[in-house]
Amino acid sequence: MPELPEVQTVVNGLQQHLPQRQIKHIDVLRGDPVQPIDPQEFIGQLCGRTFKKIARRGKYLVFHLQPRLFLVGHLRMTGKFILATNAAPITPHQRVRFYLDDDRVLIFDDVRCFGTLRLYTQLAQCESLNLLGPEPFSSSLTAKNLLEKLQSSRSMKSLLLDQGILAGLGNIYVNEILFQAGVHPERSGHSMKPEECTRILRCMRRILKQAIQLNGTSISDFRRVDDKTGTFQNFLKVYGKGDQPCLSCQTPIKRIVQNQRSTFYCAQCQN
DNA sequence: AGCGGAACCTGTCGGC
DNA sequence: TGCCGACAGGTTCCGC
Repeated sequence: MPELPEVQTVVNGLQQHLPQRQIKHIDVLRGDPVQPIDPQEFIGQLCGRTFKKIARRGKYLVFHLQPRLFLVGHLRMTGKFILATNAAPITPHQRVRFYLDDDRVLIFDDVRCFGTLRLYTQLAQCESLNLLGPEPFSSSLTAKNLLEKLQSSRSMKSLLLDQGILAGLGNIYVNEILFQAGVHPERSGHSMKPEECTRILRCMRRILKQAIQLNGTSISDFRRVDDKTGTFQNFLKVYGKGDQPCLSCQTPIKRIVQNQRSTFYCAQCQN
């Protein structure tokens, strides 16, 4: 499910309600997300702590708790955080319920059980976060240093999906960015020209910003914390549009597979 | 180095 | 109707 705009949408929703809320008790309905630690230890560590703030890094959610502890979550494909009243029924894919001191419950729901919830006393201990490249909106990210990072024979599709190069892009947004920037997904990184990097950076920021404003893309099951859908799916230009005419030139959009993921592009507009 | 393939686990959809 | 394969927004590991 979630790429940067969807995770940001979830974080924005949680940030409105969680700060100052204390965790009263926790039910781990299925332990997969909290492994490798034992569910009882997970519960013991978190109960009684208070949420201070919720932030995003790449596709990770970072919950800051008081007394000092960090809960780092990743939604992978189908994870969701939902805020509900504590009488909300337990449905089949709920994994963890965090009962709060205001009669609400924060529910971590995950159909495919790929999502993760990890605890750290210091964020620097979280290796996954340490390996991430810069945020797309970071002011220190320029077309010039993006060009340097792309010096590789790998495809642009593969490079932009690499979280160590840029943090937060996934399959949908990489497809859209390459389309709007007019760059063919099979181009190698080291074939990029400076002006193409400039276009990629500009398109990336414009697309991500718009997607965040529209609360993300809900293709099958992404939901905001209040269970509403995002609306950016209505603005996708190539993702999922195989055989449909390109909006710019009417050429049918092609679908290929790269790194075992679907890539959609216009062979006419993307060179 | 980098790619393909498989794995993690479950659900949905289209075709026959 | 029912079964089967393909596919799904992510990440990681293994082998060539």
